[in-house]
Amino acid sequence: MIRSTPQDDNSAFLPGAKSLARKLTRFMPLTDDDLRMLDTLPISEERFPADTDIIGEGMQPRSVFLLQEGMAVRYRCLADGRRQIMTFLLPGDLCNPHMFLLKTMDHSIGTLTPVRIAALSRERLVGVFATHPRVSAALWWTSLQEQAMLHEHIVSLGRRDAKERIAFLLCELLWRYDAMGLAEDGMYSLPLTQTELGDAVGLTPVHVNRVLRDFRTQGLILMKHRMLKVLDVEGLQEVASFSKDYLHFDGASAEVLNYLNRLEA
Amino acid sequence: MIRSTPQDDNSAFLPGAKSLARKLTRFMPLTDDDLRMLDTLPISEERFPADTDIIGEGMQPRSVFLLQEGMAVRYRCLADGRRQIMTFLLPGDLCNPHMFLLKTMDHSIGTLTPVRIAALSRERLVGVFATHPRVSAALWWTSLQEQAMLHEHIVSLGRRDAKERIAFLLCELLWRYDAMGLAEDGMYSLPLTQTELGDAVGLTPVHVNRVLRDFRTQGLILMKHRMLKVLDVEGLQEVASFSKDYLHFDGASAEVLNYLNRLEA
DNA sequence: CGCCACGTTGAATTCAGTCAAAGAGCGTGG
DNA sequence: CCACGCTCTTTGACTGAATTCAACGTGGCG
Repeated sequence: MIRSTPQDDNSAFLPGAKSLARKLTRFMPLTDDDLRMLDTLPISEERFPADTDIIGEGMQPRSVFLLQEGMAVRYRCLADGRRQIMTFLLPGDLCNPHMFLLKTMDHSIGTLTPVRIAALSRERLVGVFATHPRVSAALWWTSLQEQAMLHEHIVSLGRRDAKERIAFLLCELLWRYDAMGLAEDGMYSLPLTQTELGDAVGLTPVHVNRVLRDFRTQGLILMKHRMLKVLDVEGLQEVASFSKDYLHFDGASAEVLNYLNRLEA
Repeated sequence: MIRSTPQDDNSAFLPGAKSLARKLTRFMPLTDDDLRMLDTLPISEERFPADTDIIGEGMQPRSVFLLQEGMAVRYRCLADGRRQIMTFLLPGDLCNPHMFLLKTMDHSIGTLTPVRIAALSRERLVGVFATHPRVSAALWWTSLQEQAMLHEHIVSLGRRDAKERIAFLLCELLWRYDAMGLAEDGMYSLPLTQTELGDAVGLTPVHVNRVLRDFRTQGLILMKHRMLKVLDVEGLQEVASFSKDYLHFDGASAEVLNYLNRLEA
């Protein structure tokens, strides 16, 4: 059965900091103490409707927050209206561990769907870095992962053609959702208009449409009710020469794990 | 007078961690103690010739290092030889504070010129984060700045045309060099072939050539001996709608400075 | 001096953009 | 329940920015 977003079944509803915990454990196992600490971070919950700015360019960065439910994007607009989406924010994504150091936001964060976020205590977050090296390492890992995604995005826009770009994005989202347990059998929520997709991959909505049609007629994907089903994962990955190595779901190096374990003892 | 890189006058030769200190003080003033600490970080110095990989994709990340002199790039190659440069590394750039968490590099770092780097002690660096909140904040700031540059790079490749992209890059480099005291009167070292420039802005060398010619005939720039002189900074910035806000050279927010000062006392 | 990589220019090609119009889906309100 | 209006999707024809291919300059270095 297919549902439209926001999902109101509990598969996407992760109270406390569970979505963050889920994400961090993709990098390394966390102790019960680590998990308890994570659960003390959220201090309030906020909801935003779809197509709203959570925070806009030029504003002063407010609290660090965690996306719990829904989909959001980092984006920037040029003076003449051209728009570019830099990042997709999915449940479990932190935003932004140390942004508060800056005077003003250099980009906006906006919702694509209704969204639920948890504001995190800045003090306790700083405390985590001091007292929980394992969580701290996992948080750093998330920022490395984000950096790697930005790198790949640059490669896509700079050197990949339209089909490769779109296939690549769809693959990235598939594996990110999968890592959070939010993709089932190649299917996940994709609540984007073709204009928004174009704003992410640097193409016009018209061209996005044509590429998606080709993918559909080739039996690679199926789109319905703002859900995407990847029918042929291998095939789609091949179009984009996609390899999920850059997402670093393979965990921390043994050396780092040993080091952190020694600190524990 | 014009010199080719690497510069062997001492304007670009900053022993110890001076280049890092110079960069960090663009964000906030550092105490003598902070500076002394920074100077204890380098444990060895290495040199690489031009067009060499400092570390390649797939390798295990080694030590954290600081670029002291010369120019390097982060880049990725696709299977068929297409190449995309993600980042330019200039003197004072740190590379990469927490990359060692990962099992393998997802991109390469290569030199464009002969380069001098300082390997930093991982332990002391971790120590800095624990004991020197002010340096720690400044280091975080550098990673935010890098993230902002990646964002702008994505905007360029996704939504700016050829002239805008190239003008934007030249402006960014101008202000980055300027911040390090390595640009004088709009002139700085640009030891790139047009192919390499194209690999950064996602264009072919032929098209890069044509755009540069236009800029030259418009009296915007002048290139000679691998140096670039921006004759009309305003004009070049206008072509790209460039604003240097995103580089965040305006320092930390008063709130953060207060907070750090209170920690000090 | 001569090599070789890099820069420069022109002509033909192509991928993606633009413009325009028609169709589908969905919520609202009569 | 259907009609309306809105936004998003889809398709076709034409345009255009950037690529490709190919040739010729040029400047630095052994």
